Amino acid sequence: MFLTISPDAGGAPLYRVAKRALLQAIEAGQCPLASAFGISIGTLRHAVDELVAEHILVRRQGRGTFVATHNADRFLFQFFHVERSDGRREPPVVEVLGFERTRLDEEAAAALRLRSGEAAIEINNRLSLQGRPIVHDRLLLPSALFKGLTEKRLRERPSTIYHLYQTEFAITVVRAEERLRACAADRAAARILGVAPGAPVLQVRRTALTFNDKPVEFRVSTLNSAQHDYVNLVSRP
Amino acid sequence: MFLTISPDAGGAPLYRVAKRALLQAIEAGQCPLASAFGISIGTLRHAVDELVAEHILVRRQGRGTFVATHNADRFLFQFFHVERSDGRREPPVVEVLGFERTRLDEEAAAALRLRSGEAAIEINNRLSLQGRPIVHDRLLLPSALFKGLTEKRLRERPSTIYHLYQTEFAITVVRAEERLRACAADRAAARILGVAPGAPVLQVRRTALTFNDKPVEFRVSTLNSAQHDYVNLVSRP
DNA sequence: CCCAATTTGTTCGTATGTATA
DNA sequence: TTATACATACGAACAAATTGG
Repeated sequence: MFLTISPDAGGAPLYRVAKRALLQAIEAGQCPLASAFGISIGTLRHAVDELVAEHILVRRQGRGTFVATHNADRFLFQFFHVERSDGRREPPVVEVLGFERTRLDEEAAAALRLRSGEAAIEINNRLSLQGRPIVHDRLLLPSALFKGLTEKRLRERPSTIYHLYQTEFAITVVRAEERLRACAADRAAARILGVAPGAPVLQVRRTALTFNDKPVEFRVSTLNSAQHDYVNLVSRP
Repeated sequence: MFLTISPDAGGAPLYRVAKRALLQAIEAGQCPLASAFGISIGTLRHAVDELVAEHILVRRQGRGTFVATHNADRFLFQFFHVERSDGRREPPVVEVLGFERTRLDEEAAAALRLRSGEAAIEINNRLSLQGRPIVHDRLLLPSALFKGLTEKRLRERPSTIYHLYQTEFAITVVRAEERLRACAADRAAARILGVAPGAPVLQVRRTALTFNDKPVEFRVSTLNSAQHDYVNLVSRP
């Protein structure tokens, strides 16, 4: 793939123009980043540096620069924030409880910047740690972005859900906004998590974003925080 | 202040050695970063780049590079994660409820990497948003690090608490670990926040760290999340 | 096993523009 | 207006890791 960078586009510095071009190339499809543009290597490095800092690209010495893949490691360190209260981390065991076609409610539509009532896919998962159910996830995906997603493909995915988005639907989740609150477990959550109805549980509303801050997934996670915490490392290097 | 950087120290790249030297210079006391070390400008820039990315330094074009100060803005965007559910942010109004000398309990001692029973200062604050009490903070500070801190100095501080640490005790908070869980409001929290005892509230345990990951403060925040959320922007650029 | 090609990692340098005091 | 310091853009050279022959 070959691109040329115009020296200036709207007052933005050249390395940012290069960054945007890279993002568009990445969006269009995975491509090794060998091709030098019409700019200096140092300037290109600056652009790539920023994308690496944002975990969108990864560099491997001697191999090349690649679009970061959503493997289990990345999921764990970047997007999965549940940890045992004693500080140990482990990957969750995910169990698909439900897969159905539905329509967006008001809240999900607002988060996804779509109209209420649009076609969507609802997925319900249960996540277990140390063999015990800890999290209930309710995901809402715009049908328009996930054409051809079936329960079978979801169940048979070899890795994380975000890896499925990336490989099967060319959607790379690069950022998320999570909003947390405490509430009382309703009957459904109590049943799924095995807690008493009314017990305090942590609710996490996540809007997952791809390039250009486009929302692609809204999920509500309900967490039994009796033995586990939601962990946020503020300003980690 | 003049420092020289040895070309190699334990296999670390030069710009990381420079970064450590900068951190030590910063720890020792605020110093404008005009003096070039014995290294290339580009390498020094690389070191400073990383510290800027970690919000430890700030660069202002035409003025210089400075240690980031804990003003209200920085507090709001970096360390205060409570937001109205409609997405609006505002600085909290802080009210000192209590200031007393105490001893570290097991949990605080573990977080601060000190021995249980060590002398400490306990501060209780109430934070209000839109004139209504939303958060109760219980802070534990090792007395050894905050010699000379009095209730009067705390009450009369002109800015944030972290600004007080920084200016009066030469302690700059650069990172934090926050662990969240949902629990039922106890009698004290219910009274302070004006909620029913047993109502679900969000508990945030924060360990604040200075350079070299040294813990300097442990706090438990109890948040009434009926109208407010704890917000985490995952991988913001 | 060794060698060459490729790619990133690190270090060094120059030049010009821009914002601030 | 001048001096300072950061922002941007360019380029060269070598080291280190990986891959393929």
